[in-house]
Amino acid sequence: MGRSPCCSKVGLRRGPWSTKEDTLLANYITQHGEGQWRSLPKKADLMRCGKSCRLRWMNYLRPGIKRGNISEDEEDLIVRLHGLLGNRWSLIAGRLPGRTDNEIKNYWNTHLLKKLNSAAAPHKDLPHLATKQHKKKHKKPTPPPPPKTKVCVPKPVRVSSAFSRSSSYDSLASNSDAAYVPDKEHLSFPPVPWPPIFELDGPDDFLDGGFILPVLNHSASISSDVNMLDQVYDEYLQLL
DNA sequence: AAGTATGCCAACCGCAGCGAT
DNA sequence: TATCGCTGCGGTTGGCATACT
Repeated sequence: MGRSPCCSKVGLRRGPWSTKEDTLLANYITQHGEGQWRSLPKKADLMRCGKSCRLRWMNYLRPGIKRGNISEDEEDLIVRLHGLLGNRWSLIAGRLPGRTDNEIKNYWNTHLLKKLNSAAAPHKDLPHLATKQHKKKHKKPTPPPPPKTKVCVPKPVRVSSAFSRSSSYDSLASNSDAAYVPDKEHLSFPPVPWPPIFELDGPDDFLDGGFILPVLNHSASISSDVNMLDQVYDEYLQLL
């Protein structure tokens, strides 16, 4: 709905940013603040689309951005959060100060998938996490594809809450005497009582997106998703 | 040394959500 | 209620760098 024409507009620059463009963008945002991405390029005298400006700012120019050298702690956190959240890179990035969703996504795809693959390699029964490689560039005469393997990685989802943005965890929890059941027409999953009751039989139950997503779907906002994940994860650790 | 394969990451694409009208 | 416009997000691609043969 209402998709912007973006970079397809004739005359707009694409591709790598020059130092001059970076400076123009950074200066403009420093003076006027973030937002208004649509009109920003014109005001900042940039021949870029707003989307491109926003991306460049968010992933590269923004103050406090850490680049490279992802520590073991950060890596561990990424793996854990990915187990909980799936491919919700912005949420994961939110837990790693100075890291961007793009960087974490790239790091996951280039480093961690490989690591996890090799860790799983001795177990031939385990599903192989397929790294998407440059399909087009590295075309070889490929044999017929093997039967598809089911991969137990949480499905990337956009979480749309059944609650309005103005709903809060507290307000919902205060109604917990009577199990809260949202409008069933909006649900793509079986309704569960509010607050959710966690029944964990083992790691698979916790790490599989099938368990955690219904929980996420019941929260009122991303921040409460994350707060709840802290609680869930603590409970999970106690079970081990 | 040359050609090819792979790694890596910045940037783009297109969809979905949401507020405004 | 329907539509528009903006923004944010995740998936994907392009292209340079490096490793390998």
